[in-house]
Order: sequence, then structure tokens, then C-alpha cells
Amino acid sequence: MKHQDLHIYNSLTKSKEKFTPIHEGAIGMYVCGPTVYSNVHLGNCRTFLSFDLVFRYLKHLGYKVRYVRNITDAGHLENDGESGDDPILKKARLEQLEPMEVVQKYTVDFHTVMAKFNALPPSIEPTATGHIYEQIAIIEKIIAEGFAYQKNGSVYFDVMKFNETNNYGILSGRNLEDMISNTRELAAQTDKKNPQDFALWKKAEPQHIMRWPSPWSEGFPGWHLECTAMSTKYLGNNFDIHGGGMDLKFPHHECEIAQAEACNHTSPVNYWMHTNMLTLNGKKMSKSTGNFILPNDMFTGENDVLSKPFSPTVIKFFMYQAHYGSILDFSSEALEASEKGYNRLMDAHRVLDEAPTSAKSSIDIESWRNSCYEAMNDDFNSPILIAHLFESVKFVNALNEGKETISKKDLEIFKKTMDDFLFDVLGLQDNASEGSQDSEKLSAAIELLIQLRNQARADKDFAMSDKIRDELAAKGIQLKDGKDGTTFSLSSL
RNA sequence: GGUAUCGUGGCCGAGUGGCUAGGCUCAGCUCUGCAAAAGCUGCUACAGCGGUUCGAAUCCGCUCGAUACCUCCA
Repeated sequence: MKHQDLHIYNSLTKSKEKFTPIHEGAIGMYVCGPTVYSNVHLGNCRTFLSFDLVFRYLKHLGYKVRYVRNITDAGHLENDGESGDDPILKKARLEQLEPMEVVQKYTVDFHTVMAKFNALPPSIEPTATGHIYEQIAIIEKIIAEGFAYQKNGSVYFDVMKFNETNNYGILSGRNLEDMISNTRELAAQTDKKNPQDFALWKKAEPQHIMRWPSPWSEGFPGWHLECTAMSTKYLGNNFDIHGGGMDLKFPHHECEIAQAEACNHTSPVNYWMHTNMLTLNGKKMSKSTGNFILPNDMFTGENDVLSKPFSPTVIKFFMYQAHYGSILDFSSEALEASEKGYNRLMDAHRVLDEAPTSAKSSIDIESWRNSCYEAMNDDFNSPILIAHLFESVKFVNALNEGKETISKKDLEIFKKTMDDFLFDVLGLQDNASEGSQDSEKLSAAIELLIQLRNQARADKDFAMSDKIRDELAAKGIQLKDGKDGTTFSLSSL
């Protein structure tokens, strides 16, 4: 399944470009992972689910993909009680936790949540604290290249110097002169030559818990350095795709480019991809403002925002109905609409197996299939893909009503394409078809009630038949009278 | 203030010069003991103003509005 006409919107050039990997058939992709000092919220998840789609589709096309996504587990914790803004930090202090206990707790939470969303784990998931040595080596190289200076045990990147020979701001469309003239309040960062300079190494204050020895001081690495260290270590000095949330574009990714160019004299990344924000009430979901919702609270329904619980796969389907590059606003109404559409799609997929075949096809399955690929090849346009998948619902119904015909061979292609896109590429799950022993017993019991009700209907004992139907409905079991008999579905109420 | 993105029908959300996006809602119909479910059909919008063009939601300009970044956040 090698399709060569994939196009990706490159944030660096602000245009859609034909994707050509550095090494034919193999792709290196780096995505900035979470800072594990609190639970991942749904906005964080959107980014990782967007890149899960990218990862899955690239693999589906037959590429060998090395997907590296880091865990940021260093440098943020302080023990001084001055900042007081981070409730997790407060909690860690309150419960006398080691910083690494906090890290462990939220790393586990992150993995658990992503597994519920059926996201594939990355190929490599390196941690910042596991790569202190590599980070120090990069700082030494940047100093040797003349793009960094040390002051009082800390090391800073010299943005002005870098800008003389390179272009600082190339990614985010900023230019240094403007930034300097628009500098805000002069903070008490007296160690820096310029406010635009950023720390590569920071000397630890006495109260700072996480600290490592270095040639300059006992301290900790700068915020932006870990990604440069780990991406180049596992993917090389120049690799294919670097992704992350839009909010990391500046300064984080800008600084990554500067560090890598200062160090390796080459642009580190060919295609920059930025996913847009998930908003709640029109505002970005954000840990610091408290405007967010936690995935688990959505699954259970225990929240003030939504009318009912939603399954992880429905939430994912909802997200994929918008393009990753667009802001997506989150609401109960929009989710309910997606859930209904999702159920209709899955219902159609389930009856696809029983579709009657004919000698000839009246529908053009091949061109439908191609349009699915065209959608994904156009910058991973999942909303268009899903629109095409909904066409399959009409196909299936028309086949079952005898209005259209399909050959055995085409039906196989049809089924394969649906399975490929629904489950391999989108990574959805069919909630209803997860049969356990309990649900089989439940089915048997309900089948019996259906028989009793149909007998009552045949006897025109509608009081009895309606009682069975209504009382089951009250328990969240809905009976559906179709042409070929009665089926049922479980709703979450 | 600077940088960037965006403003699409009742709602969500694609589309970047001419061709019905799609989903949900709603209405009508089919089916049904009734209802639900399911299916079919229908509902033609692009913030405002000007410009370019045979033709603009789509390109250009201006106005208004929204969001993000410029400080840790996906």
C-alpha cells in the first residue's frame, strides 16, 4: 500500500508540500510529549491523538516509522512555596512526595488514558532526566560554537549572536528587532545579556530539589534542550517530521531550531506540524487557568460540562471530525451529534458482512476507496475521510434493499477498506461488538423477553408488550422492531 | 503593541476561483397495533463593505469580531 502522493502542511513554510522522506520507505517523527506534573486533560490528548492518526496512517501506507515522543519530567519543581500556582506542586509538597513519585504517578495516568483512547505507544518514549548527559554534551558544543555564554553557573543561548548568521524567528514569523522593541517589563533576569536569550543550563537555587552536576554548576537543563537532545539522538541531526501543539511553536520550537542549527549547522526538521487547540467555552483548555476537563471525568460522566458519559472512542471520533489544524470547540451538543453518527456508522459496518453479492457491481467501490485515500493524503484530512465513510452507510442500505448490487470481489474490497480506515487508521473501536460472557448471558435473557413480547403482540396483549418494552427502556435497553425481527441496544442513559 | 490563525446554514464542521461536503437537529414519507428504531426525501450558508474576474465563501484591500502566542502549558 505505498502511496506516494501524501501532502503535509508544513508550518515552517506555511504551505502544503509533497511529502518526501529523507530515507525512502522510512520516516523519523518526533512529537513533544506531556509534562507529567498533573493529569493529562482532554486538550493534551487531542494533540497526541492527532499524531496517533499520523503515525497510524504512515504505517498503513507501508512506511517504517520511528515515532519518538518524550516525557518531560525535569526542571519544573521547586520547593520554595513562592510560586504557589501549581496545585499539583502544592499537593506534592503537602504529601511530602518525591518529585519522581509525582512524575511516576502522572506518567502512569498518561499511559492509561492514551490506552483507553486506543492510541498506539510511540516507538521510543525517552525522558528528560534520562538524558542529562546528552543535554550537557549539546551545551558544550553550543558554547564551543560561540552561541552560548555562562554567567553565575548558568548557561544562556545568545540569540543576538545566533541571529547574525541564522534566522531566529523563522518558524513563528517573528523578527528579533520587533521582539526587542516590544519587550515587556524588564524582569530581574540580570544574568541574561538580552531578554530574548534562553537558558540552556540553570544553576539550582538551594530549595530546588531536582539537580544534577555539570561543568558549570549543580543545576538542571533548560526547558527547550531535552527535545533537541533526544530528537537528534534517536532520529539524527536532520529528520522528517516534528510535531507538537500550536502553543509550543514559540518559543519552544523556535529555540529547538536555534539549538540544533547552532550545534549541527543544519536545519533539524523537514516538516513541522502543529496541531490546534481544543477549546472549552471558546477558550483554550489550560492547566493554569483551570479551563479543562479530564478524560476520565468524561468517561464516567462526572463533570459539570456534559449531559452524559461518553466513551473514549466516541470522543476520538468527535475529534477526528475536525481537522487537526483547526481550533475545535468542545460541547455536549457537538459530542452527542458525533455519538449518533458514530453509532450509525458502526451499525452499518456490522451488517456489511451480510450484504448480498451479485455477478456485477452497480456501485464503483474502487473510486470510493480512492477518495478515502485522497482525503488522508491531503494533509491527513480525517473529516473528509469520515464523510466518505458515511457514504458507505448509504451503500450498505441500498445493497440490503436490493437497490444496488455488488460483486463478491468488490464486497471484499469494500470490507477491507472499511476495516482499514475505521480500525487501523482512525483506531476506533466498536463499542457494541465487545462480547464478553456476561453480555452473552444478558443477550440470551433479553432474547427471551423479546420472544415473550412478540407473543403478546401476536395475541394483541399490548398492555403486556408495552410493559416489557417500556420497562426495558427504563433500564437502558432499547428494543428495535425491524423488518426481520426485533433487536436491542444498550444505551448509557 | 507585535506575530499568527480564524469568522460558513438551527448546531458541529469540510471546502481556497465555476461542480450537492459530511454529521446532528428539524420537517415530510415508508415501516409499525402504537411508539421507538431503521430507511428514504427535503432544508443552499459562507461577518460587513469595497475591489480584481466572464464568474469569489474561495484572490486583494479595509472595517468589525474571535482565538492563540509573545511567561510553564498539547
